[in-house]
Amino acid sequence: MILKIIPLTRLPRAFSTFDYLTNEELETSVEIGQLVKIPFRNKEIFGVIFAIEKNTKNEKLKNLIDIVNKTPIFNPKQLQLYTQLAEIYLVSPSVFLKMALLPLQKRKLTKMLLKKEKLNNKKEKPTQEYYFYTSQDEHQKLYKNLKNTTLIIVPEVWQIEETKKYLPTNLQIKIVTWYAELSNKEKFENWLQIKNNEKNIIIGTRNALFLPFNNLDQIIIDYEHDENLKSWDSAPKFHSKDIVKFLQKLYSCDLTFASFSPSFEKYYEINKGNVKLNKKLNKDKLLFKRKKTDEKSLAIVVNFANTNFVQNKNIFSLDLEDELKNSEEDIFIYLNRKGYATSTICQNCNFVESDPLTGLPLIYKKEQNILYSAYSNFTKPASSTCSKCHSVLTRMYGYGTELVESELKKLLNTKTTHNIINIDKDTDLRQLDEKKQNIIIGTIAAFKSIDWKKTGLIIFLDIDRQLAIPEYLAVENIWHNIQEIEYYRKKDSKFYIQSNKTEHVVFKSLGEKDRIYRTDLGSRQSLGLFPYKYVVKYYYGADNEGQSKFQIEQTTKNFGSVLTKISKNVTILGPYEMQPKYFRRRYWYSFALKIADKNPFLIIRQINQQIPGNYKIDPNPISLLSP
DNA sequence: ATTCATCTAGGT
DNA sequence: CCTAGATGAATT
Repeated sequence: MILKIIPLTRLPRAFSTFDYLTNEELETSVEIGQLVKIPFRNKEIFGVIFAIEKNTKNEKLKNLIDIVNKTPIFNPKQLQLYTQLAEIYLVSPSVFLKMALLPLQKRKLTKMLLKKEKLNNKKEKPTQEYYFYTSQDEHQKLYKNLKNTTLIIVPEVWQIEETKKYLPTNLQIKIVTWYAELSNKEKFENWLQIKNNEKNIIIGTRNALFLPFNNLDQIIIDYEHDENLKSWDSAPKFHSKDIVKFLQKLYSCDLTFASFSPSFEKYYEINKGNVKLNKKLNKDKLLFKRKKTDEKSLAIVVNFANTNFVQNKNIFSLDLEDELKNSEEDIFIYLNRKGYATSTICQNCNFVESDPLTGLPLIYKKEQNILYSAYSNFTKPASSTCSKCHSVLTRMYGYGTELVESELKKLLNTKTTHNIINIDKDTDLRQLDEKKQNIIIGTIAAFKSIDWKKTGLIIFLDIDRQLAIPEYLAVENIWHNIQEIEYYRKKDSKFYIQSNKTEHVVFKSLGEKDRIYRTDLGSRQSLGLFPYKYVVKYYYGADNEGQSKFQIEQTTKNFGSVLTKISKNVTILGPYEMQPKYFRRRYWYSFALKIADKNPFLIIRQINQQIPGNYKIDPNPISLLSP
């Protein structure tokens, strides 16, 4: 008999299972899903039995060393899911297995008693619900009645502790957590508790999705709008909201998506009736009530035209300077350093050239001195003067938290009672000073260290630069950023947004939230983007730019005919060069597929078989342009 | 991916 | 002649 085994070591995508033989002694107790010890490249490593075949033709194979634990760690369906996902995300199945079994302490595991899984009595149709909350009290109610075994996924580690606090006291003892920063010892302990159903409320970040659960009754994805639910920085580049669909099939569990600011995608799903909302929609299918009886006053949009524009150095408008000087409570100045140096912006009026078709900012190409669109064929010659006010155009630049800090010190030099805290993501958090007035300058990473009860003034500083990001998700992200501040800030606080584009939909929508959802979804529909079509980004990088470009053009050309065979519902976007083009010593090019099919993953698996081995994939990407 | 062996430039 | 670093092949 031949054992097909997945080794527990990170392998390149071409490798899935390896064949082994077994001696008579072990032959009787071998089972699919068991953890075993195998010889692999002069070493003894661990592996998982994926399949057992009865023919014994091949004699050149090595022998299995031992079975680590007789109780299978995975059931066949779970293993099947991992290999399916491996085909979709273009990685070896071993990568997913490693995620599921990260901290195994082998010696202990040999003696450990593992509980056998209970067979899931198939439930009636599992449900998909949306839980929309507008206050912390409402948020807490989400966690009042949890199903027996529940997996709760949050975007960032710090939200795990927050979520714990929301759970009622009788459930506290059932909680177990899972995130990358746990020590190996803790991981092993927690893993065992999950595997043996000792704790059945699992709160974790996105990697917790791949744990080998015996059964699941419910999955909650909280802060569902947040981009950190996507594994955007490392392969496999999965989105939690995609993975959860596979898990629902596997465990037939209920899905709950929750947020105070629903993603545009889920708004669409709710209106379509695919996801059931916990509240009643308004008459005309609107999610948000238009009454202006909110206790909080609306955010104030400050027009930052060239009223006090001096040498491109002034950061705050005169109005805001006054507010800053007069404020006595804590202040939060929010800016986002993420930016692209590739668009152009008018130094004087902040005008950004954009694609007439998509409305998205154009990208500046130095070599040809043109502006072009990443999403259509539109190009125009780059001019050195602004077509709106005829002043000098410059490349997009941004100020970081440092400049804001020095400007603030100049502005408030009379006061010595300030405690200015500059938080960027790498510096660890300095403590707020109880006695002084705290001024926090920071990106979204600063959110967790703000004391909202004491914060009386909030300034969203560089929204114009964010609006100039040429990604179709940029507007949605900005919107959620604003809503995040709105959600947390206290009633009598003041919230200013400084912008030169005060006519932008984002600002019009502050008092009628449905507007931005409808306009943005409208443009996505006409462009054929998510959620109307499922987008998959394929990309490729080589150390030679010409070769890289040639390669992507060839592949894209070939794909025309490949796609007609597979499905009529797939269209190609691109090829295009990525932003940044040169990254990690390679030149990156990309094309994207837009799939109009109810089950895009089936199509992706077929398409992936035609993709050259050195391509990377990013299904449901949060950025079309960056590698 | 990672390991392990072979090749190569540069120093002694 | 030796060695650090580069290159390449193979993994059951």
